[in-house]
Amino acid sequence: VPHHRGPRARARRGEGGRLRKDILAAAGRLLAETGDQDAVSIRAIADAVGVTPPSIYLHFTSKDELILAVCNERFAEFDRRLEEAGTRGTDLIDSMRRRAHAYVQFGLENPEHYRLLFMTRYNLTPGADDQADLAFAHHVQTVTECIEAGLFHEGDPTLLAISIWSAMHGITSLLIAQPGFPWPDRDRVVGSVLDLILDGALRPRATAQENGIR
Amino acid sequence: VPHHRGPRARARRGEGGRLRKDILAAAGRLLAETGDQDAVSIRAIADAVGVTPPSIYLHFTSKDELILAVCNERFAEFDRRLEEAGTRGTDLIDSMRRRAHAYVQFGLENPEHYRLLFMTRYNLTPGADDQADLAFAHHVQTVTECIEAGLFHEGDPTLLAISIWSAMHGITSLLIAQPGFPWPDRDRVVGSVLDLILDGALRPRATAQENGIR
DNA sequence: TGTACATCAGTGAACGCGCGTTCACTGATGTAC
DNA sequence: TGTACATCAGTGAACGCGCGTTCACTGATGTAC
Repeated sequence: VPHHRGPRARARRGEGGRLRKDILAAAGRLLAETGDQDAVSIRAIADAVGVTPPSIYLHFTSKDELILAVCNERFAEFDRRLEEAGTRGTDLIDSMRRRAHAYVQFGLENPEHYRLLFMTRYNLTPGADDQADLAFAHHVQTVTECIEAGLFHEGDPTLLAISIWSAMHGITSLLIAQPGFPWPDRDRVVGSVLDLILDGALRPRATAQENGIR
Repeated sequence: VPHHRGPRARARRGEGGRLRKDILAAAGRLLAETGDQDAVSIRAIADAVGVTPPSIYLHFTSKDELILAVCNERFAEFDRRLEEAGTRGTDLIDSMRRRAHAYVQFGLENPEHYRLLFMTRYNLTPGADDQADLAFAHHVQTVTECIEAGLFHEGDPTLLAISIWSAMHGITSLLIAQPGFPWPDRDRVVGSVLDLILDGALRPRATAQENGIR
């Protein structure tokens, strides 16, 4: 991994915190490029920032703490994207759909970040990541609104939120983890999963559909 | 990692293949205990079998080949379990449900094997794992039967199979990867996902359900 | 304005470790005559 | 039955590597007087 900026200029007195931000950015970028946390070393991060490895320890007490900080940052970005997609919806169901598509899109655009956030057990301690909790709370909120508006079946909003999450996570993570699988067109696959799950969640239409079992 | 059998008795002439089986078994066991492939070393496997590291190379050309062989074995077991569960079903839908439950159960009982098979990109080359392909073919077959019997909506069986797979994989992998999440009761969660996805897949009942949108 | 000193961001070298893999070898097992 | 020899399962020591982390240090920046 080459130096990207050459040896770095020393920070002025009191500006030590600037390096912290640069370390986070470099760690995030390297994670995106080269896979999981084990594949990204303290040394590579230091090198990318243009600093020696021990300098990292002036800002983070351990590699684990650094990785957790990166996750927090990425979860904030993840949440921001979904919220933004949701506000563009024309009604509740449309918002739900847009959030779901934004979810999958985030995963496919940032597969290694997605892998880190959702496919490894980096956060072994509950509540270690505030941003993750916030993102889930927003999802439950969206589902709750759909139920309260009578669009989704009655039922435990948390359970329904988890079920929708499962389906979206399922297709996203399979597309990421099984690149060798003979996938049909990605958009069709994602659309199919979303339709299936929403068909299950939506209340039956007022207009009765008559379909006998053959 | 302690020797489990002490130094091993040398195989007789022509019985060299016995060690191969023992290596596979030990590798499978260690993977189940301690996580992903990177966490299990050639040295640990050799030690568990009671042999020195170079001996491994008498039977596998590299660590990757060894891991792939373990995956193949585990996929065969996975498929066997689902097929077995399916045959116990009283009708097509019941078989589908039983297969789905067996799927989740396999994952939760063998989280590290599941992680290896479905959550890492060990199999970068398409068609590298015959057993995996077979298991998927069986799944598509089950879905196809449900469609042909008029129980599921018409549609591309492969797409529907992938969608159902996504939901089952979603909940299984989230339960494995996010142990710190405040999950409700596992059976309720799994049941909820399965109900949702099957509600989406099943044809509407002949008896029309009248439900206005509030 | 000048100088002694405290601060602190960052360095350089080293620590001990475990890894996958290679290579020349050993020594028990079986075979040919 | 005895002996020289081929076979081959497995060994012991070493290779070069990259890792996270520690520790005594340097030297530019700012401050007190």
